[in-house]
Amino acid sequence: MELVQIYECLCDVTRLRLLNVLAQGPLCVCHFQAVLREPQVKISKHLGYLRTRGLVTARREGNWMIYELPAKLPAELRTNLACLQDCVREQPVFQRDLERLRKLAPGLAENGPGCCGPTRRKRAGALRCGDTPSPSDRRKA
Amino acid sequence: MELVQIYECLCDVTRLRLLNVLAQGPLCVCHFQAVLREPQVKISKHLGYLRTRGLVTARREGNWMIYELPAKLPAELRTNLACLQDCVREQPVFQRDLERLRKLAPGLAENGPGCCGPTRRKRAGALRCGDTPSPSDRRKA
DNA sequence: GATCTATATTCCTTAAAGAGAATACGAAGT
DNA sequence: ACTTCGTATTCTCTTTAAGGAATATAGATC
Repeated sequence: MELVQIYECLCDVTRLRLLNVLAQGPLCVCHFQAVLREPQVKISKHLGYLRTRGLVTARREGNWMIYELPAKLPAELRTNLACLQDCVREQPVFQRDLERLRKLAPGLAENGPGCCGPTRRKRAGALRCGDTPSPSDRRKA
Repeated sequence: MELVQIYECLCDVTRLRLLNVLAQGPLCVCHFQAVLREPQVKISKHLGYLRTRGLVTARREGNWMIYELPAKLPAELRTNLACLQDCVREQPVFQRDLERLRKLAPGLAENGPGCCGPTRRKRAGALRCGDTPSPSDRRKA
């Protein structure tokens, strides 16, 4: 992986926020939506961008796509992500993201990174992500 | 300075090379040309890019423009430049630049960062940079 | 098999950046 | 004054990216 490509991935705020959150662990798209409070297209596109460049990996889990940092990071990427963490320590936007993530987190620990986790299927009323209103919900409002 | 802007500055190889060289000390444009072996427009434009974003400062010295890293760097920039240094340690392109810089360096130590240094004016035959042929030279060839 | 949910892709518009050729500018030197 | 030298700017072209709206797809549920 070229160094420049890493920096290209880092030169967009949304992607920085995604990576910052990802440093805490795997997550599904709709959780990213909830944490960053950005529209689905935006999240999805930027995750795709990161994915094609190898900064994140993705796997399917039911309806959900779980994104995470690759197990073994190339040295340069590792260094730069550490550097990012460092730089972001004082930046409100990024810290707010982490706070919102933490509020989501209790569920995550038990249920995994999926929107409601793999066990979710067994629970009634927990089928929808609910973090963002669907188009039909929006029409009702 | 926004973090993203730093990364925007870092997402071009030429600029990475410039910064890598600049980490060794101030330098004039024609020395950059010699070290990077890139055309003048390219060097000048990228230095301009870095300058408008505050990553480097410039001062005039006779005909020469001396570029250097600002005395007191913002924390994020400092961290990222250190990180860059680290990442680049094993990369041939960047190391070759530093070698070529070192070959130029003896003159630099005594004469300063200008193409032939401030004292140059007093020496005969040392008025031209000579690292890159001028258009008229090229016509002759 | 129709429907719903989470996510991806396509299409469009707009903006920015990179490269190179040519030209302009400012400071010396003659 | 004119030239020369080092450097910056302008112009043009091509590529890339970002955002949003709309639409497509894949898996799960009924």
